[in-house]
Amino acid sequence: MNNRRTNGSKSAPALASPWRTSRERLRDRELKRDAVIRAAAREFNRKGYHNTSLDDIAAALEVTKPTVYYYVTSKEQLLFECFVAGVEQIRVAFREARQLPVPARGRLSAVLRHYGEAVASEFGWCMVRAEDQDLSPAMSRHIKSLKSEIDQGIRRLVREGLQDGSIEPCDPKMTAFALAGALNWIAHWYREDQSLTGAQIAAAFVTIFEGGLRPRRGSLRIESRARPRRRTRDALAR
Amino acid sequence: MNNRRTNGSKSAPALASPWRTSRERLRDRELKRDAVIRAAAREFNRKGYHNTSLDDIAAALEVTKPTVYYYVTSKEQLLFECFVAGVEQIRVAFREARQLPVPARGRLSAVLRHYGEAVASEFGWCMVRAEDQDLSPAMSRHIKSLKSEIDQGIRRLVREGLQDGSIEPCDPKMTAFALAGALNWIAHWYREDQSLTGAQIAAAFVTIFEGGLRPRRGSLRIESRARPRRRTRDALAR
DNA sequence: CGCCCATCATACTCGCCAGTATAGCATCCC
DNA sequence: GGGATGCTATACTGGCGAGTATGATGGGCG
Repeated sequence: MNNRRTNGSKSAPALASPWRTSRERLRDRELKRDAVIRAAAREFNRKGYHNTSLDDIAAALEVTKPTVYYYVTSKEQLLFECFVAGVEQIRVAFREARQLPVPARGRLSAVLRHYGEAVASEFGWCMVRAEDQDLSPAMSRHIKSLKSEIDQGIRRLVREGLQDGSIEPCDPKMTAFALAGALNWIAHWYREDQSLTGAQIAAAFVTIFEGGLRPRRGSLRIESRARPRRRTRDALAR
Repeated sequence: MNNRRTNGSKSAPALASPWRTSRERLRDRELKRDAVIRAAAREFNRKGYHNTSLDDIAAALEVTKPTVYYYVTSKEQLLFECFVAGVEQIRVAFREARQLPVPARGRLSAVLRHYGEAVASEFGWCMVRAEDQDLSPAMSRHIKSLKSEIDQGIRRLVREGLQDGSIEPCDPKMTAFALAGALNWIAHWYREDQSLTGAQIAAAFVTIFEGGLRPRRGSLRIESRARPRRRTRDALAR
């Protein structure tokens, strides 16, 4: 009867929503469910979990709330799914790194690079910011265990690096916290400043972590003509 | 009518609330106001901003909601005050560091140490997690400018370090993000794991940042598969 | 003593939002 | 064509929590 194809009236939004072109293939539940999750991730990312209503998410999909509930049982589950989607990327990173035929520091750096990319991805915010406090005890436990798994994975790589000599002596726990923290924090500012890709940021971070701030004797130093900062080089230079 | 003094039934909370002994000196508005802010900070820290009602805060002080509103105009302002309290600690750090007669890297490290302590303090969570999205546009702008000020301060120190040669060549912006991120993240896990003081954590982080993961030729290396011993101690020994 | 002001509690309002009841419409299969 | 089933909208409920109206209490001060 009615012409289903007349949806070209509006210019298409950046992200295609399966509903726009709907009516043709109605059997792609999974596709739509994914679209719901992604839309939720984008909204959470923009306004935060608590400031995003399910009506907002539905509106972003040009749909109404019950439709969202048709694919998902609760707002909490929505957050959880986004979290898992993000974490999965990182687990892959660990699996891949395990195969690399390089010292532990190299494997760690590879993980960190993927980690950074994941945090800068669309699920980054949800993964990083999923608060135990916002979730039911059951999900809270689940999320904590997943987070802990990643933390332990990093510590493990650091320990291996200590053993094979590819990493400078340090405390694995603190090191893991420092590394993960720096990367996690990307989720906070990347939204505002997308001048670099996630991969570029991650690469820059890895360089900083590996090299450290203190100049190395071997490194090419630009002995700047800037006025030499006289006196007591060693006071805090250690 | 009701005897307000019969509150000995419960064990006293860790922090004394001025209302407990009230009735004697009633002119210490500021003291009470501070107590409200601190109580808010503790509750936000425990349960998050959105999961904390003003009734909760009032209850923590053994008071009712209107009393809280007597000292503060809104929940938003409460968060803002906590934020400012935290930031102020960091601004002091910058001022103090400016006086130090050492190369820029030393001044930077000094700032970072204070920074870390501030994040681990009771206002740390509020300072770090105050979301622009949760606040009115006016306050959001205010908070952003304060945050930016700190960010610029760190970048500045990094640039100075590049010029006086005390810092390895790097991108100041990325470096500032990495450093601040690692420290900010402390607020996320410190609540759960208080096995170290803020100062210890900050010191450990600074050591990692300065040295980097890649072993230095000069440093004492445990060659190859020899079991590394005592790795934690020297990292924390500062 | 009686007024004023500071301080606080009881008891509301009011809007937002997660979640739901119900029903409409389409398609598929017989 | 007549269910059955998948998908979606309209229109509701119920609760929580920010903020407030009102009024009690009690001390300071003339």
